[in-house]
Amino acid sequence: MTASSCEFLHGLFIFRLGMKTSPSARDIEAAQRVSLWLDGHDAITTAAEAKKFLKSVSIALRYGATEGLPLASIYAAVHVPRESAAKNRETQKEREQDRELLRRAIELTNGLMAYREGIEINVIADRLVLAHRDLLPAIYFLRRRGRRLDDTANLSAEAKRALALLKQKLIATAGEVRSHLRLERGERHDPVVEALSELQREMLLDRGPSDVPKTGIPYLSRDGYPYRIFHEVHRDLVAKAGKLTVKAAADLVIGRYLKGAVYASPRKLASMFKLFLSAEEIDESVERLSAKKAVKLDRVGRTEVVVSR
DNA sequence: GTAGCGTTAACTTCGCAAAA
DNA sequence: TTTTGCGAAGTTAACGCTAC
Repeated sequence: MTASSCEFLHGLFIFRLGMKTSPSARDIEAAQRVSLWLDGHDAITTAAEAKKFLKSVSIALRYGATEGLPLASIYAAVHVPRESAAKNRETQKEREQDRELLRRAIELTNGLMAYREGIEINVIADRLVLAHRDLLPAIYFLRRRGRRLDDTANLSAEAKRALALLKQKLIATAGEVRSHLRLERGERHDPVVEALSELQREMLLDRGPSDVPKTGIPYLSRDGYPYRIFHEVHRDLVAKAGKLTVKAAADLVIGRYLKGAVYASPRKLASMFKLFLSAEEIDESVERLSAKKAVKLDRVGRTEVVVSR
């Protein structure tokens, strides 16, 4: 499909959604998949295309898309699904192709992170996502809510120790943190991974781009993933966050997300953004966006949804 | 031979809320 | 009251290579 035919298709869907009658579930789901680049686009192959993709969807899963989670996915954007495809009937060649595409997705992701076009975060939908730099100050502001950077009262003991180490070293991998803090992995859980995830969730740590092995599993970097102090790496974005209000930040996040996703139920919005927005704040944001005619409330079948206009 | 590297998909179970 | 759908939480297997 060419770029122009894709834009035409997207425009057609948006036109249909603008009709007075409520959209059918099939129409609106198809519009969402096109808008999230899950359908109707050529596979992205270059850094420029990856940049355009992230700008257009604002938030993208680092890895595969999941049924029921209305988010774009970098892996899906580089990977046009095959027609055949029962997982257990894949050929060796198809498996190799898939691995190559995963490698390309990770390389493009690393490029976006290296140029700080996208920042990896783990505060949306319980998944690792890349947020576009335009959206990052709002997410940072809503997640931190003015807490001081030295306010570690709510952190676990392991996270406090890991943060202290990172402040000293400025950059470290999970393996380095493990050996410095002498925290052994348990059979069921890894205290270092948990502590680093906790710090990333608090937006105190940033995980940067890593090398992609030429052979083997692309996301298993030989040298580990580099963890850095968030506000040191992203000083400009943190400064921008300081100038926001809750209302402005919430409207930016909800508005930009819906522009990419076309629609979502309030319940889904609350579930995806629960780490930095309450259900009430989301409702209020939807009201404001609705008053500005940026979104409208509608129904798809029995479900109430917020639709981007 | 084994641990370490990082993450996902798939699955199960349970609970809750909305609609019929 | 029952049915249905959704979300949350937890578990497990899988992946390929390297260093010890």
